[in-house]
Amino acid sequence: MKPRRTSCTDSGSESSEVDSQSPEKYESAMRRRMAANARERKRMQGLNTAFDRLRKVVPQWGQDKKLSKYETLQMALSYIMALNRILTDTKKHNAAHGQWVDLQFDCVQPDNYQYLMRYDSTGQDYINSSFSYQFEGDQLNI
DNA sequence: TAGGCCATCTGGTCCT
DNA sequence: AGGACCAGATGGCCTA
Repeated sequence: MKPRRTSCTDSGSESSEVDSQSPEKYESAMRRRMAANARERKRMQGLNTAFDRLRKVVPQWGQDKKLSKYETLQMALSYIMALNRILTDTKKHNAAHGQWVDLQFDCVQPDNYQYLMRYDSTGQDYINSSFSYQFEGDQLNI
């Protein structure tokens, strides 16, 4: 766990307004502030847990380096859009041929996904990253 | 050493 | 009144 900041401890607010109150009110304010800080820490930990869970299901580049929160959100959005596009195009294709295609979705599993999208190293344009594939007969080629 | 990322504190706002 | 959520500020850690 990261050490607490020395200038912003759980001792709470140090405003002159609080200081001017009675010791009882001051103590009460301190307790409420400490409780609020604890709740906020817990809330942020929950948020970080959610980010970790998202990182596990999202394709990742440079496996040794963890995606930042921003990168994780961008990648998740891009991943969802790519999957959605596959589904949409598959529907169109099936309608045109009047038959169902038995798709192998292994190709869009996270382990393989890095080969499907172009990653913009600037981190600015995940959404517009290209995702190329085409149908040949009943076969989906990536 | 500068810049990126992060954890934490804090005060404000909204809701129950 | 108190909890949840949010955004700004701040300082620590890490890497190029």
